[in-house]
Amino acid sequence: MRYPAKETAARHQRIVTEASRLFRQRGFENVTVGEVMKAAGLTHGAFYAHFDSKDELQAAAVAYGIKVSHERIQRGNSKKDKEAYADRYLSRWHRDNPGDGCTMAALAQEVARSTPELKAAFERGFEEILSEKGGDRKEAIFQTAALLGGVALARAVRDERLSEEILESVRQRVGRSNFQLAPHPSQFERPKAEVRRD
Amino acid sequence: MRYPAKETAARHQRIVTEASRLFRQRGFENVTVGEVMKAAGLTHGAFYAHFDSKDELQAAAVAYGIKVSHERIQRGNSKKDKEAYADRYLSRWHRDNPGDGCTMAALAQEVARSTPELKAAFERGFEEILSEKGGDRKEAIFQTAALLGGVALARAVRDERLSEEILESVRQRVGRSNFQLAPHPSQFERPKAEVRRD
DNA sequence: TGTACATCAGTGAACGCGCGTTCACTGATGTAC
DNA sequence: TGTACATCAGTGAACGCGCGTTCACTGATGTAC
Repeated sequence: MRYPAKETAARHQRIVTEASRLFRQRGFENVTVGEVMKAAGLTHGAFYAHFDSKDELQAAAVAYGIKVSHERIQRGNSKKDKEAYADRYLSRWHRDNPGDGCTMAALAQEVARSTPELKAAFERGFEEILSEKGGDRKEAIFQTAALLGGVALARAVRDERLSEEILESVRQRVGRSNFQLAPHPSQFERPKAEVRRD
Repeated sequence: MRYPAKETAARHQRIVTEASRLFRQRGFENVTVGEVMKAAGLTHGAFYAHFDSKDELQAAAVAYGIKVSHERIQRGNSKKDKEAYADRYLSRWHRDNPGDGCTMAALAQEVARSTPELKAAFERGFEEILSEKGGDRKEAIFQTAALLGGVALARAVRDERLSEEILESVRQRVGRSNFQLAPHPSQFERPKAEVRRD
């Protein structure tokens, strides 16, 4: 049957939103088109009324995800307060919730191996964040790299103590003008982690 | 037929070596068991005489790869010269040759989504590098995160100029005691990149 | 305003391909006697 | 030292499953008249 244009657009956005979340959680390769559609409340066959291919969905999910995930981490935080941003980014909560976390921290390496189109989408999102951060551009790039690397490392390691040591080590050098040690309370902790740690 | 134990051990090592290289280049999911065996000069059926599963090969490849790839970047470099190490790590050559580059810069995010066994292998390799680096442990962790993040970002972006700007931005702040700007010649450039850029 | 009809986002079965894994078989090596 | 035989890393065909994608079909919406 034919559906109202408004509802269709809403569903299209839901597909992108859910894909973006699932891809961050499990990577492009480990999420099927069927799973994305189910998460969006549809059956897999309808997918091709919205996208030409899974590749195209990946690009849409990355373009959308980078911007939105950055805003979610930023939310409620003063734009100028880089220190607090780094503390949030390097929190245990962020480490354990990639689905709600930074897209670059979850998918940069997979994007690196993918198509030029996907890299272009990644790049646009990255540039947008840079211009939003303002200030010294090279400093912002460096900070992004250090934060991304810190969270990726903290997630890739099995031992909880080492994982926290990684977060702590990066926290101490980023967002504090690079010469000052830190007390950082990390008030940015929420319950119910989506990732099981052992 | 039965083969001499020595040759068998050599072939086993070749499987791990080739797997390690291929996984860095294209990720775990995009490399088939058959491709690995072909690269090692064998047919796919023999794989299960060496490993129980692809998962097991991944762990072996990561354990071997982290140590060896770090040594390759370090090679010919004074162990104390962190500045030169950072310059090498953040070179265009390293960005364009993941197969011969750092395992963590290529696979950390995929490991993060994988099994506890794989994380444990990653962790052992990481700890080994840390103890080899010596000096301030937290500083070494921070440096690893920043370098890894820098290369991952530089690879995930399409525009060559932006990619170099990323490498440059991280180079300026890492390995130089964090307060000094840098001329850095980056003498570590070699011909023939394995990755096509457009 | 009412009626006929084209549209097109849905559904769910089916297709085809690739991949991890299994299996029957081979035959040089290494060991038992 | 020679002979019989167990071993086991190889080969290559085959299996089974999952996934991206296609397709015939549906029926409420929106448009033409």
